[in-house]
Amino acid sequence: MTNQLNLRIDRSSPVPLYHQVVQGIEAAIHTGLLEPGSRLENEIDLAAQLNLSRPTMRKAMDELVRSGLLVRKRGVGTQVVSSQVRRPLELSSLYDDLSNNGSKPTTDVLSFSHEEADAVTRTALHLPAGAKVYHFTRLRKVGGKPLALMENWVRDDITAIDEASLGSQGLYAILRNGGVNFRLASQRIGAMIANDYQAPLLETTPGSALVTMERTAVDDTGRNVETGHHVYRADSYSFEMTLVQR
Amino acid sequence: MTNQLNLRIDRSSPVPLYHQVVQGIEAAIHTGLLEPGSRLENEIDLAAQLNLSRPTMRKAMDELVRSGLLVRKRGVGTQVVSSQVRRPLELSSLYDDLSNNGSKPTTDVLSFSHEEADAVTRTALHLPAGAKVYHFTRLRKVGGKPLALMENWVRDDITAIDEASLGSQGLYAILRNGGVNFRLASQRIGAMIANDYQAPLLETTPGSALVTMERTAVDDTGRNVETGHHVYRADSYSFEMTLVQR
DNA sequence: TATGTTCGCTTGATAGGACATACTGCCTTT
DNA sequence: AAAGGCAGTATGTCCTATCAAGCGAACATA
Repeated sequence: MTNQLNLRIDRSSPVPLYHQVVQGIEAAIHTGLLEPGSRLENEIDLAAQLNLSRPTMRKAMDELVRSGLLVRKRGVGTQVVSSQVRRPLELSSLYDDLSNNGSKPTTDVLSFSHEEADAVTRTALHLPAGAKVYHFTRLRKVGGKPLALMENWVRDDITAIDEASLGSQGLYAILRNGGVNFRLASQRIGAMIANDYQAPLLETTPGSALVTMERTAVDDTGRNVETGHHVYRADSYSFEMTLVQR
Repeated sequence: MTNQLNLRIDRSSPVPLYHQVVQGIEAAIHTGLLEPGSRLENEIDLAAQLNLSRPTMRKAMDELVRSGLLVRKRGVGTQVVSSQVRRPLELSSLYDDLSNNGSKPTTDVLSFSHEEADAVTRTALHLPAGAKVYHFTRLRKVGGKPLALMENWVRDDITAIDEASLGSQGLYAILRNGGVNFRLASQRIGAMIANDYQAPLLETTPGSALVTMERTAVDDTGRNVETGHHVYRADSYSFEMTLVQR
C-alpha cells in the first residue's frame, strides 16, 4: 500500500510545484507503477513526503480528479480510476493530432480566396456587413489516403494567410503563430452521406458514410476567429473522448 | 466598470461559499448583467465586498474559467468570454437530455435478457469468464418519431433491472437509483450507413446516414458498469459540445 | 449474536499572508 | 517623435492554520 512513487520535486524549476506533482503522478499511472484501483496515501502524508503544503498537494490532485485519473472520497481516500483516459478534444487541430500520432499528414489546398463574408459566415464570426474573410477548402491525407475534406472561413484582421503556408502546416499552427490564443470552441458532430462532390475527393463512393464536424473557435479577446465545416471518412475517423462527472 | 453583481452569500447555507459565488456569477452572465467582454473587478476587491477570503474567491473563479465562462490574464484582469457555453457531455443520458429539453421521450424495449457475457463484453466491462450481464435493445422515440436505437450491456451485480422499468425511465436513472455513482465514461462518435435491420426501426431507408456512439461508463469504485452501442438518425441528432483550452 | 453508537481517519472548506510574474501604460531618454 | 525602462496592478503560486463532514471499523450494549 505504501506507494513510494519516487517523485522528485525541483524547486528551482520554473514549472509550478503542483504541476510537477501532476506530471509525476500521471507518469506513475501510465507506466503502471500505480495500478487502476490502487489507493494513494493520504494527502497529508504525501505532502509531507514531498515537502509540500497540503493545499499544493490538493491542487495537484484536483487536476487529476478533473481529468478523470483519480477519484477522491471523503473519509475513505483517493484511488486511481483508470489509466485509459483520453483527453483529446482540447482544442487541438486534426493536423496536430495526426502529427503527434506519428503519422505524416499532407494537405492539398483545393481552393483559396479572400472574399467578402456571406450572411451565414458573418453571423458565425460576429462580423459586420462588408467584412472580408479568408475562405478555403483543404483535403487532408495520411499515408497518401484521403481522410478529411475541410472548408473554413477565417477573419482577415488577425494575421495574413496564404495558400502556401496552408499546404505545409495546420490552420491552428498558423493562427497561433499569428498571435491568436484560443480559448474555447463550440462544435457539433454528426453524420451524412457522401455526395458526388465529396466522394471522389475522399476516394470513396457516393452514399458512403461521413462524419461531419462544424466548429467555431473563440480567442482570448472574445473574437470568433474561425468557423469551419469538416467531413471525415467514417471508416477512418471517429471522435474519441472521456467524459468526467463533476 | 464597477459591477455590483448584487450577490448575496448565505453563510448558514450548506452550499459551499465558493459554489454560491459560482452560481451567482453564472446567473449574472446568463441574465446579461455581465456582458460578454466586460471585465470583472479584481479578485481581492471582489473577495472583500463579499467578505470572503481570496482563496475562496479564486476557487469560484477557477470553476468558471474551467467551464469557459471567464478568462483570466495575469496583469490584466478577468473578463467574461461568452454566455453561450454549452456543457453537455457531462455524463448525462439521452433520456435526461430530452426530458430537460421539454420533450417527452418514450422507450420501446425490443429485447431483454439476462445472459452470460460474451468475450467482447467481458473485456469492455472487465468481467471474469462466466459472469452474467443484462443485455437489452431499446428504441427511443420523441413525439412518436424514432430517434435512437440503443443496445446495452450492464453488469448484474449492482442492481436488478427489469424490462418494465426500462420502458418507463432512462438507464442512467435506474442505475443511479441503484446506488451507482458514475465517475467517467469514454465514448467514441462516428458514422455509418443504416442497414436493413436498423432502417425500418428508425423509420428511414437503408443507406441513410446514422450517427454512432459507443460508450463505456465507470463508477466511483472503478467498476465498468455499462457499455453500449447506440445509433441515431443523422437528420435528427448530433453531438454538441464546448471545448475549453486550458 | 445482532444492533446501534462512538471515535478516528480522510477529504472538504475557508481564512489570511507572502512573494513571484506578466501585462499596461506612463515617463524618461535619446 | 520613437524607443526603452520603470512602476503599478492583477493574477499566479505557495505557505500555515483550522474547523466541518463523511465514512468505516471498533466497541459497547441489548
